[in-house]
Amino acid sequence: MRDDDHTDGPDAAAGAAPGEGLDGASFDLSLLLPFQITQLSARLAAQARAILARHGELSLPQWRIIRVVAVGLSNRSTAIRKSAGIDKSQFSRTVNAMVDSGYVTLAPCSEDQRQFEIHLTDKAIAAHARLAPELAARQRHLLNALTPDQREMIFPAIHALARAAETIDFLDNIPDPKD
Amino acid sequence: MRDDDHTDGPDAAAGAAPGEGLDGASFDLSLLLPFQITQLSARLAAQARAILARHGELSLPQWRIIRVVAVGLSNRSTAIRKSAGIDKSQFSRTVNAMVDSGYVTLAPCSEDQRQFEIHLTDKAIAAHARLAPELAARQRHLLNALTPDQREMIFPAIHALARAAETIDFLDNIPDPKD
DNA sequence: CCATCAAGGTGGACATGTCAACCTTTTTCG
DNA sequence: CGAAAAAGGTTGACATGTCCACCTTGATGG
Repeated sequence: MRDDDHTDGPDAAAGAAPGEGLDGASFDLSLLLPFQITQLSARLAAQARAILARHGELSLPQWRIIRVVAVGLSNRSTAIRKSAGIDKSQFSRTVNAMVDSGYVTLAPCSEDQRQFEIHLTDKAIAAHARLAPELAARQRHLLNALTPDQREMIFPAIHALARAAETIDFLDNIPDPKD
Repeated sequence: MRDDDHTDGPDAAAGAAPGEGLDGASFDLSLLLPFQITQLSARLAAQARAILARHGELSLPQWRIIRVVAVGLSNRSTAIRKSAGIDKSQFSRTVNAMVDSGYVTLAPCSEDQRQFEIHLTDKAIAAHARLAPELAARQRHLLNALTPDQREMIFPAIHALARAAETIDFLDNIPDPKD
């Protein structure tokens, strides 16, 4: 504990039964969907970093970009950025770091002067060749941990949740008291 | 594009058919489980921040801690930290920030001098009272976006994936070439 | 009892992610 | 056409998350 503060009262306000908190009945954090997904996401990221670390210095965002390009979706900066689901800002810094470390080269984009083309160097192609099989094995490992039923509905469920996460319109019935 | 670099060759190495990338067939990012979950997690966090921002200055990690305490699970620092799933370091800084901004008070822990007790102030209790109903509505909104089948298997699936994300033992068959 | 080791908290350093301001290029539309 | 709006990239600032070294306290085993 930091060497100060800690004033007085515990159970100061709100007449809640001791041991039950402010919510009526017992509360189970494991039923909080966003919380569980956040925790899962963090674990998956740690697992991915562990795999990347076995083969080199690629960071997770760097790998995500290399993967999109390697897969041949596009060489246009914006298309790559959107496929990788990375913020403009982070994308700019990550790509330029990869140029400096020799993973990619850039070329002007003829059709749109604002964008540029990204091309993998041999170094990136070699890294992709080493990493892709391991990450594919991991994907199989993860899907194997699910029952067939779960495998079948996991992607639709993720997609449905992603759409539901886009708005806060459901609060229109519960307006902000400050308004 | 940064005003330098961009050397020569596109399709430099690896005999891949143009337009298909280094993987044989067409590759679908939407089937990459960790990627989809990471994207979903980011959207959920953004949604949560939008809700928190309607009612005050609480950050997402601050809210996670307050929620654990409000729910009455424990007042002991370590128990709270582990329930909230937050790193030691971040927990320390977040709690001390909440002390400074008057959301919690600390008290020495008699049974274990290394830990401390965390108690909510009226300010935190009021914030919890305002936010908890909205976040509960959001939870319902998210679950409503799922079919009954999906609702039933989403938590077990998350749990199974979380366990599968704990190891990289599945790579034992594909040892690191550098070893 | 004492020596060790584990557990807990703090702080520094850094990686990752988000937001906003800004400038350039492209697109839209009057 | 030309002005305004939109899209794209860069940068700074900051929030969040992770890792590590360190110190103190507690638990373990001789």
